[in-house]
Amino acid sequence: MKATAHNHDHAIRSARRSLGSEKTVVALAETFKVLSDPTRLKIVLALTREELCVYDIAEVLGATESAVSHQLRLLKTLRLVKQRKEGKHVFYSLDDDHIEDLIRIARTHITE
Amino acid sequence: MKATAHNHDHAIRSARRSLGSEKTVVALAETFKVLSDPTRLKIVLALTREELCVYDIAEVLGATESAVSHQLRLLKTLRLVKQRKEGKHVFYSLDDDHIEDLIRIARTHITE
DNA sequence: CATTCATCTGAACACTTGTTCAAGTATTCC
DNA sequence: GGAATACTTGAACAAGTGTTCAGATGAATG
Repeated sequence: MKATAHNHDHAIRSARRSLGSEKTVVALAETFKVLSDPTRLKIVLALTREELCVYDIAEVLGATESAVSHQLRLLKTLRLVKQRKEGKHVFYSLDDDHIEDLIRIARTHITE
Repeated sequence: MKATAHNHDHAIRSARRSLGSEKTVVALAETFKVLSDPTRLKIVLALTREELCVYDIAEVLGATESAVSHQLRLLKTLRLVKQRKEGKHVFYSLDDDHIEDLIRIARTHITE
């Protein structure tokens, strides 16, 4: 006789339903991943008030323009930021309002 | 005479205020990072309905119990999950309601 | 008390990632 | 056109990450 009557089959079937498609999970993970690097996260935070050019972002972060440009490309690919050219400058701004919500909720998590 | 009257100094000062402390940024990045791995994200998704033991989680994900155990430790360290021992089994469950909100919002981002 | 079950752990490995450096494009100014 | 500015790109490198494997732990069972 078992002390604990734990039904593996039921639990497993139930959990499997919560998972959703592999494709969705990977896309979700990618979204979190793009915000998981301090440099990229700082870029997003810096852009919450107003659009900035690459030089400004690099200055704010204390990073090279090259490093910032590499990360901006990634952020653009995942639709977190969009760009606007004006003469020699390229201005970047946030492309999706949901991102700020994500950061706000994550903040409440870390402060418990 | 400049064609574009872009004030670097003002933009930089403004953006710097949005950044917050280095400590907070790193903690935020860590929170996103823990959800950025498909295996860990699946574990969290699997636990949204009910608590599960390590064997069940491994079965649902199609991963080894060892791999799952390693990731559970990380999830526990960052307070995403908590554990409850019952005989030989260790049952894991979500430790923070905010995580589900985080996933929900990220979902709206990827579906645009 | 030896065995089995459920989970954990550490080391090793292949793989990924972010930065740097140097060179490239594109635009403006003289 | 030539020089300067603003940004981008690709290759290379060091550092970090997730999995596997083998072995260890702890609790229940006979």
